[in-house]
Amino acid sequence: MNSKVITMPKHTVLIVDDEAAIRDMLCIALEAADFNVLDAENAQQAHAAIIDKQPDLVLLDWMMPGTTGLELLRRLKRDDLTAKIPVIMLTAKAEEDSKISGLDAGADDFIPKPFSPRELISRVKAVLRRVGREELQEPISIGQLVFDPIGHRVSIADQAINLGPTEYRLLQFFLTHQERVYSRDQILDYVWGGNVYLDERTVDVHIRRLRKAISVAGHENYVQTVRGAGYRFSAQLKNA
Amino acid sequence: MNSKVITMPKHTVLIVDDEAAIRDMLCIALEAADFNVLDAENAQQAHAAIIDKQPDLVLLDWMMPGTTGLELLRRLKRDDLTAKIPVIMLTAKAEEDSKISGLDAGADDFIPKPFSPRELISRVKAVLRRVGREELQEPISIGQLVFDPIGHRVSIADQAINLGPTEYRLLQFFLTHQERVYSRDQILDYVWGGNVYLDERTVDVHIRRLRKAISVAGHENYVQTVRGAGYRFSAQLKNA
DNA sequence: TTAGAACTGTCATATTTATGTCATGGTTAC
DNA sequence: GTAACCATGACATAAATATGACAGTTCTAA
Repeated sequence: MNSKVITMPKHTVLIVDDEAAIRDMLCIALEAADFNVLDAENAQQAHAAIIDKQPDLVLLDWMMPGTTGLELLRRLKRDDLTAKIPVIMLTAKAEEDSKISGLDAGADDFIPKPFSPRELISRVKAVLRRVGREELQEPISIGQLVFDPIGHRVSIADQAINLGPTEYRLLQFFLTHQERVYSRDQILDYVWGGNVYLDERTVDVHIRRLRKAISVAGHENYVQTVRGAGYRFSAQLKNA
Repeated sequence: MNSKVITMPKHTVLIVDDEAAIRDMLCIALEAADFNVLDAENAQQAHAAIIDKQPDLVLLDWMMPGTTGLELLRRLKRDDLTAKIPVIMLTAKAEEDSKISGLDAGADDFIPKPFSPRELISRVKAVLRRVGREELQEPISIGQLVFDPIGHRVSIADQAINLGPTEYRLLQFFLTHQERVYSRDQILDYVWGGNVYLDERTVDVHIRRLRKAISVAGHENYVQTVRGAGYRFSAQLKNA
């Protein structure tokens, strides 16, 4: 149905609005622009979906019954797990107030209703470009290992390394969080996404798979077991 | 079902709600997420449990017969001993009033009923992460010894030191409680945790293991035997 | 569509490491 | 000198982690 885009996986956008009509409209517009779309009609659903699915961007209505958009935004920005997900606020009135407090609380952009789908899409893309440029995509290397997020490939000493999707994410997580111990539980949260219900031992197995895959020229030694605490990725090789 | 993790103790959550059905529901959800769970059906019980068991987090129903949740919250926040325990308020109605006064009185989050267990768990985890981050431990150093809680590593003069989990905790305890004698009994309480029934001599053995591990450049001399009383960790090396 | 390959999560089992107790020997205080 | 106290090495057991295999799924390529 869709053409496959291997090098540029689709972005996932979560729409949060209490009005079904607006959700549908946004949904259609975004899907036409080749995004994956999720939606939620209140802050609870939204939060669950964010934790669970880790969308690349959230479109958040300012005014909602119950927990308002602003509160949800604050909550997202307080928590490490979700703080980096960009949020675009939608508001019915172009109040300076809300704009200021919204940007203040960490919104990445601010779109006053009414807006055209065209404008929306271009702002979404702009934000994604910006954050994409900022955090992503510099290749990371350690030892002879090179991790290239853009090409989605990993190599050691110029030899391509084959990793499963989970091992890839695990390695990415480790590379961006070095010199620090994480419990199996935390690793499940960060790498698998929020609310998976998995056996902690599963982490061991994937650690082993990762080690096996990168065990070229001793690179598996970067992935260190910390008995009783979890795992650590460290450039300082463990002592003899 | 799950293996016990001694060095990474499970978090304990206290549920305070007058409805048994809700307590049970929460209980099951939290236990499935690998928390220790306590419960109380009124403010008195809750307060006693908090003092007694020192839970890591309290889930507090807003509306309860007798002392309301808000009052209990205020009491907790007034008392130094309990002020730092995070509290999540549960409320049946998404009243702005209660939300405001709840956050105002020091609640860490606010969950309107009805909520999904999934949502609840993720919020509990988020709050625990947040407070955990705040009391983040800076590396501690003494002499040439560096104790890094984040990386869970110990080194002396840049040489990594290998410690077993118990020795690690013992050292951590000493570093945060220097210049003071502790009896074997106290050390068992603090390092092993409340209800272990172990021979006091066990402490001797672990003291020895710790000394052995850090006996580089004389660092074992920080761990001092106080005959008839216990042990002390002191930066002032004992005199000859 | 279907056969085959790749990926996941869970087990059972092996391996490694840590723990608590004991027996023995050394120290200290009186 | 001796009784209490502490240090130390050894050891059986327990606990945590590593590993290989497997079955259910999902993906891929005809």
